[in-house]
Amino acid sequence: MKLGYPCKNWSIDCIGDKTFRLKSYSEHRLIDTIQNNLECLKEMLTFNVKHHLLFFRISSDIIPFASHPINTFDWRDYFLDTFEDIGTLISLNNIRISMHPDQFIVLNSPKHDVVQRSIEELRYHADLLDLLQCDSTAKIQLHVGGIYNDKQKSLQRFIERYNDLPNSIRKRLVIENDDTRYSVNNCIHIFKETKIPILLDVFHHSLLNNNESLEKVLMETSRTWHKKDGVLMVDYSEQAPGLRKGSHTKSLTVSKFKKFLELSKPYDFDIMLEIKDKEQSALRALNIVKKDTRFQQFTSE
DNA sequence: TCACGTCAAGCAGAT
DNA sequence: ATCTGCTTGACGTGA
Repeated sequence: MKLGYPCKNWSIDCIGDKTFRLKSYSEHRLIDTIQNNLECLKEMLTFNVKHHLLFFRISSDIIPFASHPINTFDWRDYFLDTFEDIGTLISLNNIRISMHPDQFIVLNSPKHDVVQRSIEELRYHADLLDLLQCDSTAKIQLHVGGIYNDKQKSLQRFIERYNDLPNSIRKRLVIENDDTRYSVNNCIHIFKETKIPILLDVFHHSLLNNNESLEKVLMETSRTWHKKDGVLMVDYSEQAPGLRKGSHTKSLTVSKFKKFLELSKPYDFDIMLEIKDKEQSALRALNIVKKDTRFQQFTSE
């Protein structure tokens, strides 16, 4: 069991997902920004290793306009050494990596151009993880997509599109249950047709489910991850008090988190804490996870 | 220095 | 019809 937080660290004086407007695009600006982002990524990973936070989500913004036609710069080659350097840090410390392409990436859209752009963006994500020389346990997590007034057809479209993807993307892609459209059950249906691993978002599951217990979905989703995929990835968040349903909380509630660890006892997985204060909550959670036998097993390896 | 309109991209529920 | 959230505010013009 490893623990982590997504994309950003507020404790260190370094922003790893800087970007800029399309209007101010220049190759110089691009190189500067990527340089900064990669330096910050390394700093965040170093911080994480020091604090035993060995699961990290790399921001999709690390390479601005990565799949946009305006970007014809060969950043893959230009930053090859830096990628290798960070990759070494990742592999030496056995850091688990994930990425989460944003909401514009929709594989099951009926619009051809949306799908094409989505595939290009997924290609960028896969390339980046390849350049960092991450093994196949580093994953790209995606939601199933839209409903388009016909859920069955839309599920089917996802399956077909997934099966047509190049292997470089397929080996890293996993699907995540969301809070309004596709539940764990729907993801299982896709798994049966594609063998794509399912990342369990426990907060989303609490908002959209078919009355399955947490234990049941932990069991079902765990089984979709094979040795080459690593252990199940879990996204963990809590409802923000007072805000609308689905809003992520600012800070971890220790008692709720303890309860989750207790309920999930029979299963091993890596936890991504989607909590707004990032590493602060992750460090608090770590104090709890450290006492867990699943975590002990990992550190004694 | 700061306020605030806007930002590559999709979708659906809420208002 | 328009706004908001998503994983999340940051960019950048204008005063």
